Amino acid sequence: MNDDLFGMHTELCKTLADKKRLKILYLLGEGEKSVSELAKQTGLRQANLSQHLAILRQKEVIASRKEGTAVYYKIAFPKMVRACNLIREVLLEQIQSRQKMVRGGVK
Amino acid sequence: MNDDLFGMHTELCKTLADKKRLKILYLLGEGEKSVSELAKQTGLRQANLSQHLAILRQKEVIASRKEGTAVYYKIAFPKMVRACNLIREVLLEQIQSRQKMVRGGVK
DNA sequence: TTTAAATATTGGTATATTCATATATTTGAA
DNA sequence: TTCAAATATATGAATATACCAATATTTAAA
Repeated sequence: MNDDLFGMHTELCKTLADKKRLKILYLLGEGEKSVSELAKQTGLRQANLSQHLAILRQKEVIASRKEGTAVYYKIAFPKMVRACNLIREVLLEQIQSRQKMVRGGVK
Repeated sequence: MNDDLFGMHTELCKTLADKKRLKILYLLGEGEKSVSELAKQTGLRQANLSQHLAILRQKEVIASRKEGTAVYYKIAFPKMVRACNLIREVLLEQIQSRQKMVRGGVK
């Protein structure tokens, strides 16, 4: 649908822009896990989890491997987790700077 | 609305998950710019640009400064641009790995 | 071969997001 | 003061996204 880099970049960002998918990403950051492990750890309904995994898989954020009746997922590009961590650091910086504003009585 | 870290993290990610906002972010990565400069460089309609700037400002991704009738915007936390760059690097890795798959005739 | 377990997909609905048009606000100049 | 320029905001319509319930698929075991 989008063959320009900016469009693809946006699509990749959209993949991260969901609370449940972020959670899944961080869980897989701990290592490869099966869908049922993820189901337990996220508390998501089976179908919903599968839907989010499909989105992450389509955007090649995660990769799957089948073993018997189970499917194992893992992070496809570790750099993606690092990007998420950077964003989280920004969040923490924002929170810190807000606290400073309050303590310092700025504006 | 969201006071949990994961929720705030998601909200911050959502801010990046739009083509026009990403473009704005990268333009501001070059340095502080006025709204009219951004209007020229993005080609967006005035109102729409203002809407996107408002979203970026509310999420504290950019910061504004008023000078006469003009408003100047700049990146609030440079780390955010670095995060975007990492995501872009992932995108490039994905494209590369797809090319290898084709050349190598893998699956 | 059926059956059950694990996972994926489909279709419909509810919610969220984006964009445009129109209007409001602010500020400097005439 | 009025006026015009620059920017922001409100409202509604179109589109996209997420979720659920139901169903399909795959695989191993009975």
